[in-house]
Amino acid sequence: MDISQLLEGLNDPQRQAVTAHSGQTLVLAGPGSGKTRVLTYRAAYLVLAEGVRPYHILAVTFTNKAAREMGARLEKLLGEDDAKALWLGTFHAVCARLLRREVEYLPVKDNFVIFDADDQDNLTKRAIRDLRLDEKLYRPTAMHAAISTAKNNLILPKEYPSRTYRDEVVGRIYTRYQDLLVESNGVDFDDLLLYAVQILQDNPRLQEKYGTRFEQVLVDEFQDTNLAQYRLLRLLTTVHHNLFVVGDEDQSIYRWRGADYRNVLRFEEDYPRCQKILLEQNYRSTQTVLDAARAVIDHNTNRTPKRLFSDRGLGERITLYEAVDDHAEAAYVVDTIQQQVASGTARRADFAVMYRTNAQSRLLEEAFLQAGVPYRLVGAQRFYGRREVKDLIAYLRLVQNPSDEISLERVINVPPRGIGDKALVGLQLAAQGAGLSAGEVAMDLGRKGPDSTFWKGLGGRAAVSLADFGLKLASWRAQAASFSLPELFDKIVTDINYQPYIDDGSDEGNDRWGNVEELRRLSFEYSGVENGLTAFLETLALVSDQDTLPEQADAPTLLTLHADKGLEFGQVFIVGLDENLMPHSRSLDDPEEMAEERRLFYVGLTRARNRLFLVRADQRTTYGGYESSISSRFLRDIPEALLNHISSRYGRKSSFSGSGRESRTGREARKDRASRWDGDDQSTPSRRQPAAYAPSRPVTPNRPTPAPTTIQPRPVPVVQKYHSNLRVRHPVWGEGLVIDSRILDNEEMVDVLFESVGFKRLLASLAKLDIIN
DNA sequence: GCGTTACATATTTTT
DNA sequence: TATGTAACGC
Repeated sequence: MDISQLLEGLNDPQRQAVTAHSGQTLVLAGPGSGKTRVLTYRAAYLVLAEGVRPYHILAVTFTNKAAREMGARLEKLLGEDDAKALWLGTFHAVCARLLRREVEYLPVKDNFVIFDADDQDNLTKRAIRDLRLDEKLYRPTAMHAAISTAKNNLILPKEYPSRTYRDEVVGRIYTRYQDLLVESNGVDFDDLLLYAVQILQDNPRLQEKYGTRFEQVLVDEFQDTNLAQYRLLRLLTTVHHNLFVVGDEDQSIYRWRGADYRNVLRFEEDYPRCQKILLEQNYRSTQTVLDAARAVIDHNTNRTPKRLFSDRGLGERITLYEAVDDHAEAAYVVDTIQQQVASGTARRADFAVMYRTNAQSRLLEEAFLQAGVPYRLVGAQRFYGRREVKDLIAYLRLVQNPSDEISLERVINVPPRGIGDKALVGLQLAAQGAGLSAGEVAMDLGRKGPDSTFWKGLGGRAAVSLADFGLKLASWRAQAASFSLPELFDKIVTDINYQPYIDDGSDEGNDRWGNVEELRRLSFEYSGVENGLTAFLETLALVSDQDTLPEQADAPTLLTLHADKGLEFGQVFIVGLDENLMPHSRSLDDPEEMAEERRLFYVGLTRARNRLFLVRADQRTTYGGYESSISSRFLRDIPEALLNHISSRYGRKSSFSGSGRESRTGREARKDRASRWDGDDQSTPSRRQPAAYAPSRPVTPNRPTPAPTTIQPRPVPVVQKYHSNLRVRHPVWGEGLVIDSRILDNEEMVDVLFESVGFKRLLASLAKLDIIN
């Protein structure tokens, strides 16, 4: 690849960044300003123009997906061999790789496993129980959050401050947690970073080794680095001091994970001679989108103000839709998408629907499902969080590392084999006494039977069950080396007789088995690989939500505002723009948190290329009944001139709340709705797991084209002819889609979105609307 | 040891 | 809602 060719397509600041002289470079890149491109070209430039060997370059991205994309681009620019030689990955993946190589410096053995969020919570629980503390008072999630924060800030158990009694307790839990983790031969997410920093810090030789190796270090999403990551970067650049970082304070949204956007400022302080480059031209969005985004973000202080500009023209106004409730909100989203798809103005894949909390996806999913519109959902938990998947991964982890106490506890009695609490505690005590892990003791029982020194202490019945389990584990371990990964997988599944256990013949059972088969399929990718089991488990532990997106599916994407980082879509819906949701209630009393909510909204806004739909609802279902909600403060910051305001509400709040609707309790309303779903079983797709890394719930179009949406008439409270999702024809305005319908003062009011004139509110008794089948 | 039931209890974001 | 856990009966 020719260098001048490479640089040709860049604007001035971009080129300046790509060709910057060695040393430290800080690129502040607004959304859509070609940040990823700059990063990729920088790496290519270093190789092609500066003669740096790819082997000497380290590039760190925020997600595995970003890493893959960058890798693919580099392959095109440099060729496969050179692209593969580069170290490229997330902080966590890079650290895992480093720790595997330098395991001798760690307190764990080389077959260590990586503990995911779930394991961490379980481990925290155990630590709390071990210390006989009250779980109600010291909630495992909160305790773990504290531990995680400490680790991200490089605070070790013994250094944990004990200013208050509570801190002192947290410190004790942290200590116990870490002991348990090491005993389990495990490393948690945060340890990956912490250990990497520690061993580099403590071993000048290692520092020199990697410092020499990495002549050039490139970092993406720098605003979301935490202290451990920042320190790591410093440690890795002690020899060559070549650090090229790209970021944007305005897009820092991971504070709760320890990220500190002030690292951007710190960078300038720590490297006074650094070059600072601003990328302000936006190639993604219309000016309207940018103006709105800017109006929102300009309320934040402590930032380098940027004036984003676009030459894409003004574009369309932003639609602000205020729905009656969250069901109507979801219906509006689906209707709008369907309508545009039907009229050919957009493809399904052009759309994204974003929300603040995962819980919000449910109603949306139901609405999509009911309308027969396929969708793809970002969220790893959907597949990897499933019980059957976790079970089998736990078995694999035990094979890899029998000391893994958490996995052992998880599966020692799955499927039930007569090992209850008592037997388990007995086993653990025996293990403790012998200075072994429970898994090792079980294996000893299995191999030696009644001759085992542990046999007597456990009492006949329990010992038999434990020995049976231990024998299986021992045999898998013995075979692991000679078996391919899928063979091992099959052996385990057969030996434990797993299928009848999870597949009871029901639809759900079928799905569960489908997930097992999917996991098996994934294991094939590691069948020929050296240390396939290790690699497989590591990949599983480090997959991110974004990584689970099926690539090409013509379907709208549903995702949280956090997961949208780095992505872009033709048209973006942001739903739930209500106080307490966006901004989230947890952020109200902390200005820093509030600023972050604002950034989160800003990031969402700037994902849109062409159109933005901001959506909210007057009432929402919370975990009980209905609650009224009010408009998000962020909406007020967007100039009216940019907005096209649509509301499906009736009159002002006062008249609305006095209406007959109010007399219906939330419960009744929900029942009413529930019955709409009933009898519709046909259209509920079986939830079989689709393609690799695809989430399980999302029901991407693994089902053939959806059957035409059959709408059950709503159980009629009064006489109501229309309801949402119905297609209607008007003599003048033509075809449209009913968004909502209400009985008010014995009149039916219908909201219709017409293809010709857009939104109209009609009285059913007056308007001549025909229902189209 | 296992399965059922009632009850309470929580609800942000994720590498 | 939905998830986990404590208590109970087999």
